Amino acid sequence: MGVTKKYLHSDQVNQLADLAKVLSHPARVSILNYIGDCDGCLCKGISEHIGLSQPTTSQHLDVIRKSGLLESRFDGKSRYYTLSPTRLGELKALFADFFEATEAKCC
Amino acid sequence: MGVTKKYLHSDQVNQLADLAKVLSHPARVSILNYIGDCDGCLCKGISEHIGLSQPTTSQHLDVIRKSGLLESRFDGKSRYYTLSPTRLGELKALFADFFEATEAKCC
DNA sequence: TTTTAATATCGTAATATTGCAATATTAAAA
DNA sequence: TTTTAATATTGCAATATTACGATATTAAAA
Repeated sequence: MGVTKKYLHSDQVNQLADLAKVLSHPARVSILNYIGDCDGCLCKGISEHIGLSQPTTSQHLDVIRKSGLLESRFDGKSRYYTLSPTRLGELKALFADFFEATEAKCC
Repeated sequence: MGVTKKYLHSDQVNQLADLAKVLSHPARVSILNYIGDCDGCLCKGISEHIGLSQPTTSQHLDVIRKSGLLESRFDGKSRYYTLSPTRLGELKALFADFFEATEAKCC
């Protein structure tokens, strides 16, 4: 076969893995860093900053957007991306919970 | 094309992405949960617990091992896996730093 | 209306990941 | 020594990911 067997695992486990997948590509980590810095970024600006093409950057933005981490506003032809503080806090808590629960068991 | 262009990104960013990749498959999250629980697990036991074959489980263990999160001791034919508390603490700190730095910028 | 500029989508090639059967390896037990 | 049992490795098929050129879409500007 060759497909992840998600049905074997709990929703909680699948949720954490899905969010980790968003962070599992360095371009997406760089994009998150950059959007945090610039407070309203354009796809073109991100593309030029990280050194990937506009279509590739747009695809990575789509992956991040689907995790709920991005907010955007349109201004004419431009789409300004910002981070969602609420969602960012949720992810922070989910990862912290995972590590703390794991530490509590093993240490 | 089709290969991650790691050279575009800083070591720090690549490091976080590599660690996130370890957590980006639900089987590996389940394995980490289970090893935390049992304090000395066998590949066979893990395989039966999560419902994947022994070879597939062994491959996932290899991915986790390469991140430094596993310690193991051999006892005859058996290999008992435990979590590395030190490495677990490092990962916890790296993810916490990422989220806190990102929050500090955006919020 | 035509042009321009920003973004998204499509199509495709290269590569990576996932999973398992078959097999190899290893060390204890018979 | 042969058998048994646990784990690792190999080989392969199915699928997913990454990247970009070409193109479509969209809305402002000329």
